[in-house]
Amino acid sequence: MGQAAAQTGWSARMLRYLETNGLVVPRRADSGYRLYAERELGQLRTLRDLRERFGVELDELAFANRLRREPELKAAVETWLAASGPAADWVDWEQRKHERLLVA
Amino acid sequence: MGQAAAQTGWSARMLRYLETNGLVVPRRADSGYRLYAERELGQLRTLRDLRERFGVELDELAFANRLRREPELKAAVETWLAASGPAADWVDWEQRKHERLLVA
DNA sequence: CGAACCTTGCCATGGATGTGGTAAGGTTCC
DNA sequence: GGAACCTTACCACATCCATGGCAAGGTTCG
Repeated sequence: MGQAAAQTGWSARMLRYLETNGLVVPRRADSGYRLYAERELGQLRTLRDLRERFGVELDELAFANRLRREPELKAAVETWLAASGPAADWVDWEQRKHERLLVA
Repeated sequence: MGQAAAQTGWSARMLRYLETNGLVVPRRADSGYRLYAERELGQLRTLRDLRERFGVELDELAFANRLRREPELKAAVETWLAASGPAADWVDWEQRKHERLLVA
């Protein structure tokens, strides 16, 4: 039941959203009701953590996944990171993101 | 001059945008004009490539950077990826992204 | 001087994301 | 049967990103 799932800190609405994006996909009862087992509950908590503590967005997770399975991409990104400066500038980007989150 | 830089496929507008985000930061002449050296031109081409071939967005690059310098984050993400299913669902996400790009 | 660049703003847009709401309708269980 | 759940399918919204455009003003150079 989504109600027990909502006890992980997500709204029922969000659970459906996460499912449509393939992030946390629960089994279904014959009636169509979603059944969240421990596995999914764990995923939900992990995901919540990732967002709260690091401000990770869904597309960023998808990207992390790509990095693992697309060596070409990974290489290109590494090249880029190596070539770009002292990375001090990146802090700005991250800081702004964190500020946004702190407001919320 | 931005004109030579625009020959890397970016509009002058975008060059300023990239600069404000710390992605490609050219030196400045005394007059304030931007001076793109080979270094920056290379970065611009690499960046262009990343976007064309892989649809990488700027925030995703920032994220890749974070992964390298925040071990905690990296660990959390790894945990997540390991715990989430066969990753077949992620394909959807990526496919949609690719579709978007192909249209453009 | 004047043309052709450049500079920094600021406003505007299209599309995506993350959320919430609501409506119309099944399921569970007392 | 009726309350309290659940389901899908929309509509809506604020925010952000990536771009473009325009205005007002410096710089370079013939």
